[in-house]
Amino acid sequence: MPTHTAMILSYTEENYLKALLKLSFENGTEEAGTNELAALLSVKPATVSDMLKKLKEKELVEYKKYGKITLTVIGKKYAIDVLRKHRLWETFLYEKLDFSWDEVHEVAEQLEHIHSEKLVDKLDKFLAYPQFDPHGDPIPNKKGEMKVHYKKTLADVAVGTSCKMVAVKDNSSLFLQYVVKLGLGINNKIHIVSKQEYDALLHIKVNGVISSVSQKFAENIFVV
Amino acid sequence: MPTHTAMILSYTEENYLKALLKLSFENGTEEAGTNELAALLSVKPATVSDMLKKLKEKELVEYKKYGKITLTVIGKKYAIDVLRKHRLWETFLYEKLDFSWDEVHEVAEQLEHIHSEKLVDKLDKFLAYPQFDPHGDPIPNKKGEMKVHYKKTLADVAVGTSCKMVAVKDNSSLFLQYVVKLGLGINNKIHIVSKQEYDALLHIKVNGVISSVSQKFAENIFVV
DNA sequence: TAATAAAGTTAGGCTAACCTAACAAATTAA
DNA sequence: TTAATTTGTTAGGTTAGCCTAACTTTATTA
Repeated sequence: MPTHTAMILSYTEENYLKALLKLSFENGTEEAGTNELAALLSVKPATVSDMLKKLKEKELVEYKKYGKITLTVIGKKYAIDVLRKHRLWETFLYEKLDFSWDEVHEVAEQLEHIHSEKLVDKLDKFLAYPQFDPHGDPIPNKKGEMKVHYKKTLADVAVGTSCKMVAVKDNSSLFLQYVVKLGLGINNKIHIVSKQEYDALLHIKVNGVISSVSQKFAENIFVV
Repeated sequence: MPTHTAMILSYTEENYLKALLKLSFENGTEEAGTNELAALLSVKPATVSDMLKKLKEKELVEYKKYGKITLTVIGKKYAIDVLRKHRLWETFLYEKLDFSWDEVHEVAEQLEHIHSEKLVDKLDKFLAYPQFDPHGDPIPNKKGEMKVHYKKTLADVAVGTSCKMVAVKDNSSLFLQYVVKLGLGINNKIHIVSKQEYDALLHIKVNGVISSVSQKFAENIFVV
């Protein structure tokens, strides 16, 4: 059935693959479940079951009934391509069109589905082959290769030491606006002043200013 | 039913409105018929009948059974907005990404459906508020205003006189590549050397080179 | 003006992507 | 190790946008 000589996937199919890729990053393992996929895509599990049959037909995912879902090599290729487009567009919006950090994601969600290899290549060139998007996430190159994902978050840093913010995990507008409000940004140095035993509330110092942030917040800031 | 405080139209609905606007330009009148609309959209007349009911519900078009179709003021506003986006994206692709003249249309057909007012505004600014796209067609401004459409084509020019090419009517790749091959482009001077009585074949001189073009071709070159 | 042709509509069907409700399998806890 | 909970599937239904086939209205032309 699948010709493999470049099928054109629907908007929806691309989103399923992208979501699976995201889950495989987050879970560490290459696997994902129906429910978490449904939650991420804001659809019902039954809908996911339907779609998985189709994606399996097309040899984009692999799974057996009641088992875990994994992307096939082909499926992953398509997913990475969408991710590449998403991050290139984010970079374009941020660097060329003067969008703010927290505005780019939503629009890139639409732009990532434009089908034109030439467009992606030319955009990549226009942006001078960027390796990271405005959120600090790596941009896959044409071959699908990219720098490794960060794992250490602000919540993992020891009290009294410092670290450098390199990316964010949560791309929601709400979160990003909060980040900005705290005076934080990519490559900023963060010093952990103290940590509350009870609820892991952190006191951090950024550019000389001390703020308090919750554990939840800290888990969404990648650092080195 | 229609809230009028900015409904979000589907990809398909936008294409119907855009097609109606195009037909109203081409026909001179503000009217269009079911069949020509179907032909332009590559769907069957029955499909158009269905969709027209929906667009009428939403107060985007006006028509009565077996009557002519016209855009409402609101419908036209949406159509012009799509046209604006289409031509801005074409300009972007041509000027910033180095696409060739005949490649921009197809990709812009996709990009024109991205929903983000901010994106359009920023793109417009980035391109320095262009008034014409790479094909010589006027780009509506934010208010929907644009320079008048050209009406005179190369086929209307008298033998022995000259004219200046200002735009093309056909945006197909095939046509545009042919235009390029003839050494023609926007703002080029064309001299009509002679015209065959029998089939209206034209002999034209462009940059000192004489070529023969059919009537069909001549009708797709706008001139002043 | 009556016959034919063209244009447009309706009815009934299809597919993709969603849904709810009912069920089955797998996991966790008692 | 059985019971309860979570997770996943199936069955049947909806809507948007398309189709074909049959029909009706309007326009053309003999």
